[in-house]
Amino acid sequence: MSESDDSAVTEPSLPAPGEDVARGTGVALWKQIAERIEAEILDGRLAAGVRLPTEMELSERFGVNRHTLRRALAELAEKRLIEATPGRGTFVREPPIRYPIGPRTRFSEIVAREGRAPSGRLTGSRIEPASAEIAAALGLAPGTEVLRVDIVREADGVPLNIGSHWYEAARCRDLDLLVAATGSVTRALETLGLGDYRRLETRITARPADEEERRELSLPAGRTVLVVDAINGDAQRRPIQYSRARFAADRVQLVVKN
Amino acid sequence: MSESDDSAVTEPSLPAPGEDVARGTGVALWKQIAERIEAEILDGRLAAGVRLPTEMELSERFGVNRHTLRRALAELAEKRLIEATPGRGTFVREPPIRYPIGPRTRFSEIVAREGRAPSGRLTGSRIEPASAEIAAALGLAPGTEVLRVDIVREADGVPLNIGSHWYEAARCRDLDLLVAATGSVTRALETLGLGDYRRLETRITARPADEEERRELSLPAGRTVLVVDAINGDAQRRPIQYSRARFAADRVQLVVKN
DNA sequence: GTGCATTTGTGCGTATGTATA
DNA sequence: ATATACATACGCACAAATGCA
Repeated sequence: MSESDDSAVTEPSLPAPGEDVARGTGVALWKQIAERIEAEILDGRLAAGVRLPTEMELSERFGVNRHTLRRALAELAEKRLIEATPGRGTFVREPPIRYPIGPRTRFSEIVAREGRAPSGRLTGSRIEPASAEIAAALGLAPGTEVLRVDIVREADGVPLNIGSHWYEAARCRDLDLLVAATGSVTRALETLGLGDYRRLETRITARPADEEERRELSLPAGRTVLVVDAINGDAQRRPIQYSRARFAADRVQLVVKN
Repeated sequence: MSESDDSAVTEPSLPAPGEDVARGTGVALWKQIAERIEAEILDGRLAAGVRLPTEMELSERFGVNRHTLRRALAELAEKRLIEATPGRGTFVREPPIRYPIGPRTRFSEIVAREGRAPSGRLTGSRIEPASAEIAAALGLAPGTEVLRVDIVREADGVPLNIGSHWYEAARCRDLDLLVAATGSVTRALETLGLGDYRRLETRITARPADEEERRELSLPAGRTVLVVDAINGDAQRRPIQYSRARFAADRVQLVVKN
């Protein structure tokens, strides 16, 4: 949610007052309005984060009843182009970051390529016994000691995902310290000579965000997280890392090229 | 939700009455209980769909307070192994279907390979003008006529996803009738000589299910859908179909092999 | 529909052990 | 050694959702 406050709409574009909409054309008024606003959002005349004029003001400018205007806004909200909050107003949504899933999936590279500034902060790390799931993925005996590293990763300061990474403890001495120092799992692994890992398999599910996830990702209640589990391996495709990233679902779009 | 009714727990296994839990061992009681039930679920002694005994009964059998037992159940619910509904009881969850995303992604093949019976029913079809998004994906001018086909697809009778498919209308005469007749988009396309389509790109997002989706997928309120948009092309990688599938998120796990 | 029993969900109060400052 | 905080465990009570007569 970019806080654009007042700076938002200096030149609101949209309809000049009195510039009405075409009646009796067989196209519903709400649809004409929705298409008109959608066009302005898509070609950037209405930038992401901008606050739209109030429903009252818009309905007057388009010369329709507020109900009619709300039908148009509902259409745009359905398409995830705008987002309304009672008491605050209606805002143009940030477009989701396209996040490619491929053999070389690197958070910072992906975010940078989208023109955003990647960052990350360590939220915890510890040694724990491998769960059945993680042991199976890494080809270890269940209960083997694994190092777990948790980080929150952000783009332009807004949290994008919570990442948990599990490594066979024996292979990764002091990885956690390196991650803390560099803020990047990628760089820390490079230092340990494991920089050339590649994505072997990705598993994707989704569910409502729990309380911790809402807090870490600053999500309002009812939002959903994309749970992306990944097995990463070395050059010989031997698994060396299992990771679980929980993305704020409305801030990303996972892309698979085939 | 498989309706297992009474046939469920003939031999409930779990703890025999009086068989208590180890106190004062440094391992929390709830953790011992959770691990014990998890083991029974994982090795199949507690089958998917089975209803667990009530919390009162379980707490008595384990010899702990109901709160303590509930802490154990919460752990298992967090791991998505069980699911509780007020008034109904607590059930062992069906494991999600692994749904591979690849160049040859076919619903019926995938479901059949998971040992389930695939089926589908047409819910609507019509000609409509291409939206900006669909036109861009198919390489058409916006507003070009496209054929839209909507189907609900199920595995063993439980709905898995709602699929909408858009085809350039000119290339697909009477495709809708064929889909209605065969119940399979794949087969209908084969009849038209377009059976060899392949997945070019897949885009994945997630959000709470809306009312229509909850109805079509028989989901309770608050559940989430995985929205999987795909561009499918012919042998020359020319786009011929755009599709949007909305999956019941807790019934599938999308898998990407790299 | 109405009422009732069953079952899960939630809140409050209390006590105890354990780790930390 | 003392104080504080936290997780664990128990007891009682009631709310909310479901299913059934």
